[in-house]
Amino acid sequence: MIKGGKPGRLTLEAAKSVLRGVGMRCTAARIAVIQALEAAESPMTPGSVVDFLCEYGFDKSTIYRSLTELNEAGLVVRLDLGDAVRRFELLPLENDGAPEHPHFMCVDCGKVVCMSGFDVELKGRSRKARSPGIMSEILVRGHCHDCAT
Amino acid sequence: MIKGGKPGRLTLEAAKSVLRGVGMRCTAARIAVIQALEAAESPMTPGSVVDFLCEYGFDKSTIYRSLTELNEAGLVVRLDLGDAVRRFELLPLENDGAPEHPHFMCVDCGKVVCMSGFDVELKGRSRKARSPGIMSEILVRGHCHDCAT
DNA sequence: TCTTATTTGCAACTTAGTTGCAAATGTAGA
DNA sequence: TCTACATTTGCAACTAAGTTGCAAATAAGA
Ligand SMILES: [Mn+2]
Ligand SMILES: [Mn+2]
Ligand SMILES: [Zn+2]
Ligand SMILES: [Zn+2]
Repeated sequence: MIKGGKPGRLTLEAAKSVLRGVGMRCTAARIAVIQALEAAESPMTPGSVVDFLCEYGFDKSTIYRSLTELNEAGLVVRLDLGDAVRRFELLPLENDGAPEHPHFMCVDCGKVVCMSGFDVELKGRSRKARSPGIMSEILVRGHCHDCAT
Repeated sequence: MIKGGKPGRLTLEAAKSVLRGVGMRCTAARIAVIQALEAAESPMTPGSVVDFLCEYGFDKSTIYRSLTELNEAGLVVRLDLGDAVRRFELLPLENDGAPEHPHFMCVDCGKVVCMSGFDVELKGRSRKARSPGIMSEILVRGHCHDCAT
């Protein structure tokens, strides 16, 4: 069990059952990664997960591998928020309710905010404007309230 | 002058006058970078510019520096399209008309499309949903028509 | 042409992320 | 509970993108 960050509502047993649910072995590293992501306020960069968990003796390569595997298993989304750094976010576990949502990233301070309350609509300016594909993820960049002059 | 890519409507003299217009010296490297970006169908990664121009004897560090300088001078936008790779796009030169536009990136093939014809609207689901800041750039990710099953 | 500040090429460096492999460990079955 | 085996881990070495310091080259103005 690991300290720091948000209270951390995810018990050890809950983490284990989530892993078993997708047919993955319950290892200390994976549990630690899940708990770290869960305790975080916003999506974490691999670097921040590594920095955090290396303190506890986990190896960098193990953490990268865990993040990738958890992502492949569908437990974690990998966000590409556009500062040339990936971020990982734990998906809602029990309740499938929380919908996909856009993310906002401040170009000044780098803060990432989940825009859970928003839908995005693309409107063609002309009649014949045709969407280039099926959209699945939206990122909004800009200046957060703190950084706006 | 450099071959390959799109026809390339930007003459040598035009490139030079653009550089002078922002008070930058006209060097072979900068002209080559501008022409490469101009000839490209869609925003280029630094890597692709480097690969392309190194063939002509330019040094990697020079190209990175040129891209950064052209960006700082406001001639080139640096897009963070979310595959942990930056991309550079030449801004419309004479006519200031072409508006900022969203970009679409296919998560399968990596293709980037400029969604010049689109506006994006964020709609709060609830009354009290408040935007986290002032949005300035939009990225849509998804599956392009070619890659959609 | 001359002068000087700017820019370039080079090579060395940094840093994030990846990989191969032997040792450690989780899990299913006896 | 113990065993056997496939999976996972730590380590160290590696890769690749991007950066940096510096002496040589060069653009631009006088
Ligand atoms: Mn989110
Ligand atoms: Mn564009
Ligand atoms: Zn901010
Ligand atoms: Zn595609």
